[in-house]
Amino acid sequence: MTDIKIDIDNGESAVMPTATTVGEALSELLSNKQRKRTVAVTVAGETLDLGTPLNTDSSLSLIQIGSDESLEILRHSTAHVMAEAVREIYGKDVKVAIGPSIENGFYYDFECKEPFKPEDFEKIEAKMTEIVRKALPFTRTEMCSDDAIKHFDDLGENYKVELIRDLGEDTVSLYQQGSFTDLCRGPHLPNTSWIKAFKLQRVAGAYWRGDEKNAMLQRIYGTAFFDKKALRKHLNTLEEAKKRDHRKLGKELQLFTMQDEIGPGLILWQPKGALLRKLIEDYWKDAHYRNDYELLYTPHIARQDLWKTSGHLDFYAENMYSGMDIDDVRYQLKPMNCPFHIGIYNSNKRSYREFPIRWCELGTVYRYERAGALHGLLRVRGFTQDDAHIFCTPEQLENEIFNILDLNLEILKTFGFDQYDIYLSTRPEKSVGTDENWEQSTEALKLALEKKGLSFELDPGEGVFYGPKIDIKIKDQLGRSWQCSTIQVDFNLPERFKMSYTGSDNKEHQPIMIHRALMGSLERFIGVLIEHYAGVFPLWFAPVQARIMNITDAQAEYCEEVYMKLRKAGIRIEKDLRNEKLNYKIREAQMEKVPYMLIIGDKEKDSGTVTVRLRNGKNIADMSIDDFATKVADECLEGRGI
RNA sequence: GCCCAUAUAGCUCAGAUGGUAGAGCGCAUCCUUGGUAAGGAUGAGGUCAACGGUUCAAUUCCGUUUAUGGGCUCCA
Repeated sequence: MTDIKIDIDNGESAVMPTATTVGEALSELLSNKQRKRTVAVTVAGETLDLGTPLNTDSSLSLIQIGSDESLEILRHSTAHVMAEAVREIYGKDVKVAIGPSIENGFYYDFECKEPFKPEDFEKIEAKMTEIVRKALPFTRTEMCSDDAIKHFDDLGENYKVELIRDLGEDTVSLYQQGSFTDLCRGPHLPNTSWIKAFKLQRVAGAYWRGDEKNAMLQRIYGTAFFDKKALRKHLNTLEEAKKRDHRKLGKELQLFTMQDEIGPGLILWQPKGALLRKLIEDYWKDAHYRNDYELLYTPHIARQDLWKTSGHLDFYAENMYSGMDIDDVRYQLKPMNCPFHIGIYNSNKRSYREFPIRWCELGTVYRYERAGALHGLLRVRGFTQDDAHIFCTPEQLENEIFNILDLNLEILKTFGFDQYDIYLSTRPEKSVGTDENWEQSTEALKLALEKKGLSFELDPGEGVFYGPKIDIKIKDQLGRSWQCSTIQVDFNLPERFKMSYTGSDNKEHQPIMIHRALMGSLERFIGVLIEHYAGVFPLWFAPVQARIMNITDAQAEYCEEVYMKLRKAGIRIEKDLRNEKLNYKIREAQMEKVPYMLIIGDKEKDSGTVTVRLRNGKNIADMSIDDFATKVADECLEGRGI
């Protein structure tokens, strides 16, 4: 038997016999403490569990508790334990389908006669705890596919059989712990006792392999951690997220509402929400003016012929509402603004000297969304995109993308988002446009991202059929991701609408068209903003900036005076002159998250000042009314990044 | 669209083996004039989501519809 050399990424190395397992090697090379933290290793890019024998010289990278990979392995193993528990409890009444780890947890899909109820969780969790306590090892075996198919077929596990058939491999790997064996690539924990903290969270229907033509399975979601504290922290974050839910806060703060009589997915903006939206729109228009855009307004409906020309009736019909007849001509609601902007483009003959043309519009569109997809402000049927279209020459493309990214990040930063994930999506299988077009534009997007110093992930084949795109997912204060910004190059519409410009060579050329939305839609963006700030909006776009409250009726007149003065100064001010105690008024304003409370008693009345109370409970000593107005105005400018 | 759950006062929620309902907050009126997170009293608010069925009787049981929530799928 020959020996092999094993080294690990902390510098230790040893020569050991062939077929030494990873775990044995680690026992040799690591301190007890380190070993107990090591969940698995990577060797030459492959993740191996501790039971894997090593047959050649190997360099091991440790996957230790605390890393994302370690959590993935833990959760995957916990999914297996849950499947074992479910099988133990329900026996042949359930079939197992598939159970991976996902962001923040894991799930396992089951086919069963009776859907699971949250009450069943206790039973399953108790069984899981039993399995964990037994410290059952996860053991891996390789089996030829035919044998594996027979094995699962005998058990009646037709989903596993289908998976193995589709894999089309000669051999597959199986993992067993206790009474449960699963088709699985691994890796897994050494044994079940490594699972220190887990919780089953909810049950939901899910199609087998995500295809709605397939059977509906029962999916149980759960999560797991290496210690109870981390689990508790995670559950707290979920609680916090619940408190920040924009649907809840939207109701409490009276920002928006939806009603059965009006229809699902249609938003009614209440006065405070409408004001919030107006402030955001004003900022947006201003930022676009500063960045050399021009503002457009376009109608909400157009002749059906327009949507034939644009191709929307061919490839977007299922998202469009049925038409209406006006004077015997068919019209349809717009699902997009682009054809209208193109109409304006085509209203004149264009020269390269006008380029780049940057046109923006807060364009309200209507799209059919499946009933089950609707969600608060985040997914609605009528919404306003912060849309813009840029028309330019191929040479200008990279610079225009750079400018868009610049404006995009500026706007996101102004609203308190400075963490994001960026994706560059390339040509899909079904697409229009020449190879040259695709290559040049994809390259331009890439160069612009690099020039801006932004790291991004490539999303191969995920572009839209008409061109490559950049998507930006912003991260909120709880670390959750939201897709808002999108920047897309379009080779399709310029062709369909026969757009052209006269170049310096006095010949006609087709312009490059860029679609982009930075906030995505005002509805979604405001929904995300509500959750990001938990309703505690920065002064510059808080719908109410200050509320005046008197201590007794004796100051009512002076309060009215202050109120009018500040209102005229442009401060978004309210007054609370009710016959209530100060405590009561403060509590109410605090719960409504009003940034400044102006408290007025005899003292202030006599000196012609106001006492300012902040949302954090602190006071600013008396200040004059003018000083307060200046302070608010200054803070707003600062907030808007001007 | 599909699976599961839910729908009671403006809001948050109780409620009865089937006999037309209650609390707190909010709202109105009155007392109270109180300096930094809820002073007190009285009162007005409900076709118990809609429609149909079973029943002497349905808010309660059954069915359908609508909406909402958790997911699948899709997306700004």
